[in-house]
Amino acid sequence: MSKQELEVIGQDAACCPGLSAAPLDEDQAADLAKVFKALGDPVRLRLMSLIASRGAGGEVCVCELTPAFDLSQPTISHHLKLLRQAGLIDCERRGTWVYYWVLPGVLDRLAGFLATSQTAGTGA
Amino acid sequence: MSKQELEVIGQDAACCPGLSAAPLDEDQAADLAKVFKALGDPVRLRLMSLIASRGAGGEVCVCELTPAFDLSQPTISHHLKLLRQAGLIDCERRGTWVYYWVLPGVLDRLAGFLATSQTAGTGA
DNA sequence: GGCCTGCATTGATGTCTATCGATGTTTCTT
DNA sequence: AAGAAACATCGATAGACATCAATGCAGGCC
Repeated sequence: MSKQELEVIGQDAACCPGLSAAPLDEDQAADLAKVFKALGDPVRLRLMSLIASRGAGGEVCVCELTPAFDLSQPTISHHLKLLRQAGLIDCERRGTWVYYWVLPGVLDRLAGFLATSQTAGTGA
Repeated sequence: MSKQELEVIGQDAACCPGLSAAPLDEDQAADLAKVFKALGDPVRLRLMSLIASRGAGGEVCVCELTPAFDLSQPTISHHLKLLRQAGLIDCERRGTWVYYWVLPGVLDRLAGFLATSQTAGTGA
């Protein structure tokens, strides 16, 4: 699987001070907007939810995701690719099937970025 | 000012169980996607940041927002409208000027929706 | 090898969206 | 009332995006 994810909400570096902390500069805004744009589609949001509801370390086979939508298989594959490029999920092929999972900590870091009280650590 | 905001991340009703709690149904996903889509643009994200960094109850005049971008005044007005329709901000005219503010609790509720640990109450 | 299954990629198409100039609306000032 | 200033709305346009059918590719099975 290709390696072309963002590192915005990336790892530990905390991406940025938080939406309410200080005005974002153009670069920060551009990077973060990609992540929110990825979540800004009903299909992708449901995909994220389907994957994330498996819990930390949980995985979902594409063969379980595709039939959950009234959409063609290429379309689902396209949305999964966008979520992956946004740095939200990753995948691995095992035999015939491909499994997706939510990159650890990403959602909590995003939440910390949005929260006004700024109390979101690394999440561990 | 017109009243056409969403009520997704609305008030107290907590919108939904959380992204990782259970798979979202189509309606929840459609409503929430509108909010994330509103944040999925660099200009709107910077606008939100400019407004939100004023703190709770803080306001910003459009006349301060527009010159912060290399964009025409109608374009900024358009983005502000989208943010308002997404239920993220509201505005009020006072004299010649129009002031925008972040709707109270919206960002924290969004953060609570994204967080995997689910520890975001009503905020207040 | 040959075939089938699961998923990704490609190419095409209709729809949405970001942006602008022009114009309308509201308010203040004189 | 007339003019100016601050925003919003309108109409047009170029670029982006969601979607599909067709095809490609990898892995399991006979």
